Amino acid sequence: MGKKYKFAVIAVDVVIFTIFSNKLNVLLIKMKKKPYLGTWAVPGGLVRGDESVDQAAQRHLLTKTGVKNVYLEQLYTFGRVSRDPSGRVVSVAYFALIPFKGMRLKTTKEYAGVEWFPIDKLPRLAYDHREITSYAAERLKLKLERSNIIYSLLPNEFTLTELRKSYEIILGKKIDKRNFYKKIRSLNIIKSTQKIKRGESNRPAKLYTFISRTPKQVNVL
Amino acid sequence: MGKKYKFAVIAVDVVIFTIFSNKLNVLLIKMKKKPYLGTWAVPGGLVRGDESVDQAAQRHLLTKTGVKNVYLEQLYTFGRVSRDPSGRVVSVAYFALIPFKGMRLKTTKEYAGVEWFPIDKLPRLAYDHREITSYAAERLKLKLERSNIIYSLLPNEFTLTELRKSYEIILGKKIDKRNFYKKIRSLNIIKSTQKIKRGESNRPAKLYTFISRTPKQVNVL
DNA sequence: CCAAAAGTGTTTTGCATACACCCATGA
DNA sequence: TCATGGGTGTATGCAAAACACTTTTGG
Repeated sequence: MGKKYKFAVIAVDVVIFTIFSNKLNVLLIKMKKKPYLGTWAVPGGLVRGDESVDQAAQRHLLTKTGVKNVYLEQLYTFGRVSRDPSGRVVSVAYFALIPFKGMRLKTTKEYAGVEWFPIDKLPRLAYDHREITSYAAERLKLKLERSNIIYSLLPNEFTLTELRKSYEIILGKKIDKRNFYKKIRSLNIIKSTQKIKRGESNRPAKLYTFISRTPKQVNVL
Repeated sequence: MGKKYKFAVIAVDVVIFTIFSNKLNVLLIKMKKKPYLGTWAVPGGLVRGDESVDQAAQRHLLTKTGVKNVYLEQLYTFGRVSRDPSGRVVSVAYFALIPFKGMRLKTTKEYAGVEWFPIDKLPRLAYDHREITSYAAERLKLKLERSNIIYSLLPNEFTLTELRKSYEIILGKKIDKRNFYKKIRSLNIIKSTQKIKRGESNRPAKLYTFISRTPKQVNVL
C-alpha cells in the first residue's frame, strides 16, 4: 500500500447555470492562489466535518452567488488521484439552476473575479472542471426532457415563447411552436395567469406560471 | 465552525446484482465488528490515497466476490453527517451487474458471511444501506430501459425467453413476447448462434449472443 | 398422446411530426 | 401601414400495444 499519498479530502464543485442573452451560461470564478492563479474554475470548496455533502454544496452556492432555494442536484463524484495537483481531493459535483432575473454577482475578496460565461465559449478551466461542466451540461439536457425543472430557470411569470426558447437554447434545437404548446398544455405543469405582457412592438403575450415549483418527473419531449 | 468532527474520509459501497431463481438478488456481507456486529451490509471499504475512487470500487468488488471486468457504474454519493455512527464517512456508491452462472462466493475471514438476498426480501441493513440499495435498484431499472447493459447479467449464450425474463424480473412487469422479439431484433444488439438449447421437455430454443458487450445507449422499452 | 415452452404477423391506437395563416400591438 | 412576434388546427407517419394459434420436443 502506497505511503506517497494521504487519504483524500472531500470537496464539492457547483456548476451554476442560468439563461440570458439567448445563451446557456455558467458561473465561473477566477482563482487567486497557485497553482491555478488567474485561471477560471467552477465555484466550490471543502466539505466541513459538521455538514453533509449536500449542505456543503448549498453553502458554497450561497456564499459565491447569494442565492438559495434553487434547484440543486448531485451530478457525479470525480475521484481521479491526480485531478488536483496540490493534493488528493475527491470532488462531489453538483449542478444548480437559477433564474437570471435580478441576479447580482457577489464579488468576494477570495477570488479575483466572478463572471458568467456562455457554455460554448468557456475559457481554459482549472483542475478537471472542463470535464465537470461538460458532464453537467449533458445531464441538464437529459433532465430537462424528463422533468419540470425548467421552472428553476424562469421567472415567476413567463410567456410560452420564453418557455420554448429556454428549451431550444439548452437542447440546441428548434422546437415547433404549435406542437410544443400542445404538449406543454397536456402535461398540466403550467397555468395561465390573467396577465398580459405588453410593451413590445408586437402582439402582447399571455403570461403563464408553473402550477408547482417542485421537481416532478414528466416527459416534456 | 464546528470542531466536533474531523474532516470526512471516503469510502465506496458496491451494490452487486445478479439474477437467479427468477429473482433479482443482491450480495450482502455479514459484519464482524461493532457497532453493526451481525448486521448485513453492502460490501465496500475505504478509498486509499493512491487509488482513484473507481479503482477502489473495482478493488472491493474483486476482493469480496472474485469478479472483475463486469459492469460497474457510479451511482450516487451519500454524505449525511451521521450516516456512520463510528465516524464521518462519505460513501460513493456503485452498482455492479454480474452473470450468476458459475459464481462462487468467496467467504473471507473479514466477514461473518457472504450471501445473496432477493431484493424484495432484504434483512435489516447497516448504515444507510437500505437507502443505497433502493436507489441502486431504481437506477438499474432506468438504465435497463435505455441501454444494452442487460448483457452483464446473462451468460454468453442465452435464449430469447431468458433475455425477456431478465427484463421482466427487473422491471417487475410482464412483457409481450412478440412485441419484445420484434423490438430486440430491430435494435441489432443480439445475433443468433447456430446452436439450440435442448434437454427440456418442450420445444428447444435457439441460442443468441450479444453482438457487443460494451455499454451502448439504446431504447429497449 | 400430453404437457410445456418456442416461435411467429397483423391490426389498432396513440403520439410525434410537419405544416401556414391571421391577429394584436407599438412605432 | 408596417414590422414583429403571438396565437391557433389538421393531416400524416411511425412505433407501441394488443392479440392467438401452431410447432417441437421430452416424458
